[in-house]
Amino acid sequence: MPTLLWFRRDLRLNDLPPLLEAAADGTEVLACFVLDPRLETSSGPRRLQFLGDSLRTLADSLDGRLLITRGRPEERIPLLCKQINATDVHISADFTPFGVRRDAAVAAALADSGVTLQATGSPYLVTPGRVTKDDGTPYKVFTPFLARWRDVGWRGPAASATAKVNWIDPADLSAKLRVDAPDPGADLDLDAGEAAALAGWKEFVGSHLADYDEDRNRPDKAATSRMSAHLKFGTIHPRTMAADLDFRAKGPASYLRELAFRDFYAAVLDQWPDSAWWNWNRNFDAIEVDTGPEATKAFEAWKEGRTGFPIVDAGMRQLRDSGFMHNRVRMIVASFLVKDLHLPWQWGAQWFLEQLVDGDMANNQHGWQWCAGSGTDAAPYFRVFNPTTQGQKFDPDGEYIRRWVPELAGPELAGVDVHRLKDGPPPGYPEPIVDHAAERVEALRRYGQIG
DNA sequence: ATAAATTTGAA
DNA sequence: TCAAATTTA
Repeated sequence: MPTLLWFRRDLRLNDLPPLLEAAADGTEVLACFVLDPRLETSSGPRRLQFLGDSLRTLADSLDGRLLITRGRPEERIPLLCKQINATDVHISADFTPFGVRRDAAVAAALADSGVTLQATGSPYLVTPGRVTKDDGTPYKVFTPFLARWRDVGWRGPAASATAKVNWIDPADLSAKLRVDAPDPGADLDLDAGEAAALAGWKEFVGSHLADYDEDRNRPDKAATSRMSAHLKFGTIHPRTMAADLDFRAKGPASYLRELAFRDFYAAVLDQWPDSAWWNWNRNFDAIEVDTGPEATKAFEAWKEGRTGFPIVDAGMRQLRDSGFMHNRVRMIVASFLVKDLHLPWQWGAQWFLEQLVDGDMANNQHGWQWCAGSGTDAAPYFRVFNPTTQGQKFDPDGEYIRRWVPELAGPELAGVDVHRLKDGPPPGYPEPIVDHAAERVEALRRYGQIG
């Protein structure tokens, strides 16, 4: 009874125990990844590169016995089932609204075929929906969620891949079904694949975890784990990471809290799928946002890192030039878009999702809603980040700015001076596009109007 | 009740 | 050919 294993993302093989542990010896399994053509047009090149690289390493780990195919999953999967006479389809679980819709479409397409379909391999420590209050309702605030989340707990990582199944060689299938993993030729500052993820994690644990609580907000330091893209594409499992954390110490406890945030936002999206693109708090629908030609111009300056605010521009250029941005800087540039430029948070969220290699629907959208004040557990609306003092505080020597904004890397702007261009902008660097003090007042006025 | 890209389908 | 519907992040 052959099985079709559909990787919606590159989950670790040893995190697929439902299949690998329950399968009878010698079960024939075809591992496949269905590449939706539109995925290739709506993702930035670095995102696509990381996906392609991840797929190639997954294929390597399966000795090439991974079928990469193209088309709509609800069309491809039934076709593949016929090709190999599959009786079961296992899908790597996905809790995004898109994933849920896709599962339904595939299930509908398989309805009359007698093929069973099941989701497997939750990419979270605690699967969305499992952390609830005593009355069964979902948490809307992170801190109480965190306490209950710890109590629910999770199992350890699977010991090893029990590869007693026979992987079907895709070379035996029609050549028409096979395509290459995307390879747009983009430069990445992070290696894809399970081995690279694990090596990076061990390096972080050994060298930076102890200082994580203190240094995690410092974009000038290599103080964070850089696991976000690996978590997004499943090349590492949070269970593997959590097993290395001694929660009694400050650094590990602080890191675990971030993993809990990831689970929290996944649970929020699962509970309220519309919060991906609409205000979770619908009171915010009434807020006044700018959308005209002037707004488009400001949005372009923000995207290109030409706002005249050094920390904002450094972050936006890091994003565009590397596909990553330090989390503290994400908050600063988001606050700037929402509260200084008065643009809809969705504009920023979309740009992030497209450009970030780690762009994840739940984390990204709710992170933006947090900044906009419209989300669960949102930042108080009156908290308007001052981009200059944020920069001074978290990049005290200006090293981060000099790394990403070459116009500000000259010797005349030593150390912290790079945050306040008191002699005006150097050649090639723009004047500030807004007056922060004035826009802060304007933002408070708009927020005040919706009560 | 998003914005952008794409497909569908009515003229 | 163009507007409407669908799909996607």
